[in-house]
Amino acid sequence: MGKAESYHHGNLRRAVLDAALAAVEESGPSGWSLRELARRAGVSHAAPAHHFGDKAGVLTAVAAEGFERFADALERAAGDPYGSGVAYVRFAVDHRAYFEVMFRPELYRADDPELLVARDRAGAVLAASGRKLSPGEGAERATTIAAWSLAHGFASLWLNGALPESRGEVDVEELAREVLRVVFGGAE
Amino acid sequence: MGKAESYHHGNLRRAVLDAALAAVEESGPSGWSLRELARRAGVSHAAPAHHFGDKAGVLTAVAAEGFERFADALERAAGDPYGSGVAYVRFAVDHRAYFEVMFRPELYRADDPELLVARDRAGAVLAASGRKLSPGEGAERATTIAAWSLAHGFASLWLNGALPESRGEVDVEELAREVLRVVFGGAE
DNA sequence: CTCCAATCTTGTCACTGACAAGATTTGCGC
DNA sequence: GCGCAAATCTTGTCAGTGACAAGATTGGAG
Repeated sequence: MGKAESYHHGNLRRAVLDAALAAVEESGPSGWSLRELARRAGVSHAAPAHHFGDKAGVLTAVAAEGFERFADALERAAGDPYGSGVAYVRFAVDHRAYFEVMFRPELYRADDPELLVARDRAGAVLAASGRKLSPGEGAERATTIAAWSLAHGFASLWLNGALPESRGEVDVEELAREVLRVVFGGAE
Repeated sequence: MGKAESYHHGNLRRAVLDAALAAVEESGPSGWSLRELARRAGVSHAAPAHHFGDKAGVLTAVAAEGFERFADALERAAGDPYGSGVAYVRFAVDHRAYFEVMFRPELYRADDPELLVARDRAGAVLAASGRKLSPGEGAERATTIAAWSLAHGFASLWLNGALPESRGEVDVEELAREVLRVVFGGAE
């Protein structure tokens, strides 16, 4: 209170972003309205537009922030290609809202500069991991894509409930490790 | 003409489905309205509701039809696990609209009986391919999930433009084969 | 203290999904 | 052929939405 009835919110941008993340988590990237975010943040229906322009603007900000955290997570696991795969899946599951927006470019402005920086940073880490994983020269590109596809596919299938295992009591990370091991040898 | 001004459309259900597929292809599973489909089909704004109930009903029908065609495509390639992976990617690229709806259960009624039949049929073919691919016993489950994840991830990344290659003149199928080969040995 | 710019509100418009009620047509029993 | 029930499509309506315009409030630089 005290702040509760002030005209200016104080940190509306963050409040809207957090509301958006919660909404995406609950009902997907399209299951909510800008006006609902405004209500959650306790402001008028047009307030969010000032900070983000429109709905795509909100999702652009979500995607940009997501790619930054994603790049951070991947960098933390860099050096160990195997661990990078696990980190990829971990991020998708732990930050589902970010992940579900990031890889759906039709929802946001894919040419946003800030977003591009973070996205390329994540891409660079992935490429480095792929290089370490590659059995021989010349196969680096294919190996990188394969590792990326494997992690991305597993995460996607898990998130959308396509894997029967995601309905049970199986631990995601354990299953992810098992799947990665089956493909990329016994690399620890 | 002749039929052009009749009160009854004649085959509205199919017309709406085709309009939906075209709309998904153009602007994603959320980039269109029911009323737009009605306009494309040349009927009143409430006509589609009679056949599908609501928007989720339309997408349920799209997903069900998609899983049927998907299962057909996979069955055609069954026997050859390697070819199954290629068929998976081929289907995603050639029938992008179906694919983009099928693996987004929050868009439709995932408990639709007709849909479940087709989905399980596709799942059975995938499981069979996984079994043939498995190096040893006990790893069947992980191998199946790995192969599925690889194909699904590659298709998803390709479709949403995350792979730099999807911007150039690279042939999808060729790249998919290369990626599959790098993972599952030289299996022809 | 003043005034400017950032922030937020109010008001509005066309569009949408969903539903209700009515009009038209088809086809089936006979 | 005939009548009638059911299927098909239309018209009308309502709250909710995204986007925009114009105005109110506030904090802060000078």
